[in-house]
Order: sequence, then C-alpha cells, then structure tokens
Amino acid sequence: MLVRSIGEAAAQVRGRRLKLRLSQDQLAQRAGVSRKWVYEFEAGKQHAELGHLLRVLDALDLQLDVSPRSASSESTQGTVNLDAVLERHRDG
Amino acid sequence: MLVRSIGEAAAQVRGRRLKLRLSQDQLAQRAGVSRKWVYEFEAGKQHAELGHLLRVLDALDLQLDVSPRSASSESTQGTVNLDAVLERHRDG
DNA sequence: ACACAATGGAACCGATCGGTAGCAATGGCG
DNA sequence: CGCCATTGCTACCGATCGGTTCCATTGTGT
Repeated sequence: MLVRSIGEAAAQVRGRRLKLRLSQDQLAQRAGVSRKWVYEFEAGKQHAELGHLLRVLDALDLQLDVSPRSASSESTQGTVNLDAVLERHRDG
Repeated sequence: MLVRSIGEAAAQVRGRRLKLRLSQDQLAQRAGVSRKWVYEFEAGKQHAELGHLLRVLDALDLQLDVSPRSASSESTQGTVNLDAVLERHRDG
C-alpha cells in the first residue's frame, strides 16, 4: 500500500495491529516503544520518529519499500516522468 | 527497494539525490527542510523525523510503500508466514 | 592563482519528542 | 453487579531534534 502521509502510515499501523489482535500495549512492548507513542501515532501525530516507526512496522511484520514514483508507468497520463526526463537530460 | 533501517533509507536518499544531480541545498529547499537535516540524515543520524523524510522522498520523486512482509512468498523457506498463521487462527 | 559551489561539521537555542505515571470511560465476561 | 483489559488523554520533564549561522576543506572551472 502506498503511503503518502503520516496519516496514511498511521492507518496502516492501526489496521494491521487490529488485524493481528494486538493491544496498543502489546504492540508497544513488542516494538520497544511506549504505549503513548503508539497511541499518538495512530491518532495522527504529525511529528513521529522514523526509527520508532520502523520498529513498530517490524513488530507488525510489515515491510517498507522505496521506489521511483514515476517508474510504475500506467496511470501516469497527464504527469511527467521525471526519471525519463532526467535520464535523457544527463551528460550522455 | 526494501528499507530495513534508517541507514538504508539514507542510502536511498543520497543515491537518488546524486542521480538527480541535486545538491543537499537544492534538495533541502525543494523539500522544505534545512540542509542540516539532509546532511545529517544522509550521514546516518539515528533519530530523524518521519514527516521530513516523506517530504524529502517526495522532492526526490520517490514513493513509500508498506506491505506485509511474509506476503511476497518465495524465499520464505525456513520462515513462518505470520499472515497465514493468523489468518487461520482467526475467528473463522 | 583565484573564485565559486558543495560538503562535513560545530555552536547555539527554542521547540518538541517520547517515557513514565496517572485517571476516566468503555466494553466484555463470569 | 464487580473485575479486568483497553483506550483516549493529560501533566511532568529530561533528552534531543532541527533551523540558523558560522567555518574549513575539497573539488571544479576560468
């Protein structure tokens, strides 16, 4: 699932946690963070620490991926493929 | 690309930035963060703010994805498919 | 040699994160 | 009904983040 904002990440975390039938407390302990962090993050706090998120995702058996946005063509009509443009523009 | 740690995310950011021929300063301005943040993040600082990373990735035309780790079968021999286990264990 | 861009790094400092502890409300369940 | 787990939320507070401003060094091009 694509994650554009912290809110979306929060939704993913909460959804997954519920799916796994974990309480905020259990998740917090598994991930080594405080329940407050879990609660606040799920509530949409706008300034969360990346390291904590990684640990929580790990505890939820979720993984994080980074990929070029315009790479997955399709549905890119009307948008610019920055990758391609830059590729062409390069020294070559 | 899979991202397991902050260091890996940092590598992605730096690699992409260089690929796009952007200076730390340019990236910072595009993303609306300070050059210090870019520099420290690329250097592997262990406590970075998630919101900043999202903005930087956006400025680099990179996207972030969350997915169940054990979903992508294959190469999962010797490991447990938590998803499947929990799915089976559920109320059904 | 000179000028300039880019980077690594330090100092300073206000803003805020995150942990601990606590409380009220809610919802099962015996 | 009591008992317990879970959750939302708060105050407190030390630790630290991140922006700004500096400087030294290393290219790169003229």
